[in-house]
This record gives sequence, C-alpha cells and structure tokens, in this order.
Amino acid sequence: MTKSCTEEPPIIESQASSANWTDKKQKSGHEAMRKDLENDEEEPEHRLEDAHDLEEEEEEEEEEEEEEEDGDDASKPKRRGPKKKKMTKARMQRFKMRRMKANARERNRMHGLNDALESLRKVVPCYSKTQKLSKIETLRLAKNYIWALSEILRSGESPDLVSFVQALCKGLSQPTTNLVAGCLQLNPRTFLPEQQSHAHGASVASYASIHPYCYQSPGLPSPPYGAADGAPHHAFHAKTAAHAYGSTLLLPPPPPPPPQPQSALQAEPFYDAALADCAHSPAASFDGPLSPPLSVNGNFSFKHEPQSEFEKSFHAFGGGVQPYHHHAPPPGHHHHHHPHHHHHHAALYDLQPMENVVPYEGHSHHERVVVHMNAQLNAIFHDS
DNA sequence: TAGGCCATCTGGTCCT
DNA sequence: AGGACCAGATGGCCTA
Repeated sequence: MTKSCTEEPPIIESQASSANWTDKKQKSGHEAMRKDLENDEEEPEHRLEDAHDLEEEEEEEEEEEEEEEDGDDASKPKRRGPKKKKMTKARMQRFKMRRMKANARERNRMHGLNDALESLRKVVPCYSKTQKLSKIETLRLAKNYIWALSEILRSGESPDLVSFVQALCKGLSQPTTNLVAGCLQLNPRTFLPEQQSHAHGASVASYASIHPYCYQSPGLPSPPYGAADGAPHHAFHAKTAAHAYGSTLLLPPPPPPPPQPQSALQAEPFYDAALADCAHSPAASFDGPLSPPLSVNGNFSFKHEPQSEFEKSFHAFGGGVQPYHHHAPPPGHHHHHHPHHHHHHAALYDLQPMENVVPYEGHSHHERVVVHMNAQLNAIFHDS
C-alpha cells in the first residue's frame, strides 16, 4: 500500500482493524476504541489457527522453495546479497503474523505516547476534556509554560497577567490562543495593544491566588519556538510583546464574542477542569499527582542566562511578587454562596471576562481550591 | 473542498 | 531474533 512491497501483498486484515478504529472513533471515546484494539490484538489468535496449520505445511514448502530457488539461480544471473526467497504460503503467513504483532506493538506504543500527552494536557494551563489541544499545541504550550515557570522561579517576580498569557501563547495558533485566553478569563481583546492597559494591574500572582490548578503558577514567555529555539527574544513587555507575538496574539478585532459558547471558547474554562480535579478524589483524572510546584523546583535546572532579552523585558515589566493572602481578596471580591469564579476575578482584577466562557457550575469546592492555590503559591513564591 | 489533525500501517535502523 | 523507535505514507474525519 504505502510503500512498494515487492514481495508482500497488502495485508488486508490490518486494514480492517484500522477502519475499525476510525469508525469507533466517531462514536465513543478513545477508551472504547482502545478496547477494540486490544481485541484486535487478540485477532491474531484466530489467525493463529491458520498459522498453526501452516506450520506443518511449512516443512514441505520449505523444500519446495529450495528447489524453486535453485531453479531461479540457474536460469538467471546470480544475485548477491540476501536471497529473495519466494513468498510461499507459509512464509507469507509468518510474515503477516510478524507484521500484525509489530503493528499491535506500534499501536500500543503510540497509545502510550498519547496517554503521556494527555497527562501533559492536564498539567498545562487550559485543560479541557471537551476541547483538547492538539498534540503539537500541547507541546508548544507546555514548553512555554515550563519556560514561564522557570523564569518566575528564577526571578521571583510575577509578571502581569497579560504578559503571562502572551508568553504562554507564544507561537500557538490563534484558536489555541483564544482558548488559553478564555481559560484564563482574559479577553483576547486585551491582547490588542490599545487595550492592554486594562489588564496591566493584574499580576499573575494575584490571578493565581484564585486559580489553584488552573493557575499553577504564573509564567513567562518561552523561547519563541517559531524562531531559533535557543535565542530567547522574549518580549515580556506588553508593548513589545504585541509586536513580538505578531499575529498570534492579535486576535481578530473586537466583534464581541457570541453569547453562546463557541468554537475555541466553548471549552471549559481552565479552572473548571482544575476545580473538578480538586473536587474529586486525589486520584482525580490524573495519572499521577499534578506536578506540584515543588517538584517543578526539583526538576528544574534553570540556566541563568545573564540579562537575556527575556530577562530584561521581564524585569522591566513584571510587577513584584505579590504575596498571596487568600483571606484578603482584592477589592471588589463578592463572596457568593455559589460563587462563579470567573465573576470573582473579573471583578477583582478588572479583567474582561469572556462573554462566552462557560461559567463554572460546580463551585462547591471553592475552599479546597483556595487551599490548593495557597500551597502552590507558597511553593512558587516562597520555597524557591 | 482544502487543510489540519489524527490513527494506523509499514519498512528501516538501532539496540539488547 | 525480536523489540523499540522512527519517519513516511495513507486514509478518515472535521472545520473553515
């Protein structure tokens, strides 16, 4: 099929399994698909019978081959290198079996990879079960996020929210940028140069103070992955950032987002997922513990690049560290019995809430969330 | 319909 | 030899 298989006809069975996958994909989740595929792995069993029967055939066929090959050698000029054995039925079967096993392994391997990617999605800002980031965007966002966190750890300073989001979104596609902005409850319009001033007051630290998981920590830009990866020309300064990020952050002008959750913004706000996770048992939906700030600390060996462009802009723009006081919410904080979190920070930080961001409905675990956040911020801002 | 994303198959290479 | 890893190819689905 794909490559010219001179001696191997297409393996039709495997195609069937592939079709199986894609069909199921539409209906149910990956889990179901995976089960099917696991069954598919067993498929060799019923084929094993064939192979088994052929085992006996094999001997005789083997002899046949020899004769045939001898004949070939005699009639044609000698070929060097490994003989191309004729595909007997038995050999064909063995080949198929090998191929099927290899395919199954490869599938599993890719599933493992996807699982890992999924767990990465969960620890990166902006996790949504309904609207997943693509693989590539997940990796990009993760990279930006890591960079941002490490920079914060290193500098001990917290950038303003706009800069932070810009940093996170660096190099991301526009839809993803929208998504991230939405998840962080930042109106994409805020990115527009002329509107940036609105959000400048809000530091990432203060924002984080009400976003536990969602906002595991504030962050800074990552090396532009579109450009030379090693050369950090991060412009954290919002003004320069607006240019540096180019079209990525320059979202299509104002048209106020539709009232109903749409496309990129219909994803659960980042904190939705986070709160949900907080609300559930520790196991939640994470494969392992959400990488806590401390482990971040432990894992990072941030190379201090003295006065990189990034640093300069970071220091130029970042607010100081804002100690976290979760009992003393910023002015304007209205405590509802069932507070909608986006209302909270919208009021608190003068951010422009996304009109079409789905409000979080399961706020019954706000307290826990706050505790989480507290711990995280402490870790981020005091333990490093 | 084109382009993006994805899952899978496949053959090659390297490692154990 | 067999498995892991990789990259190219292919085809399906979805969306703008």
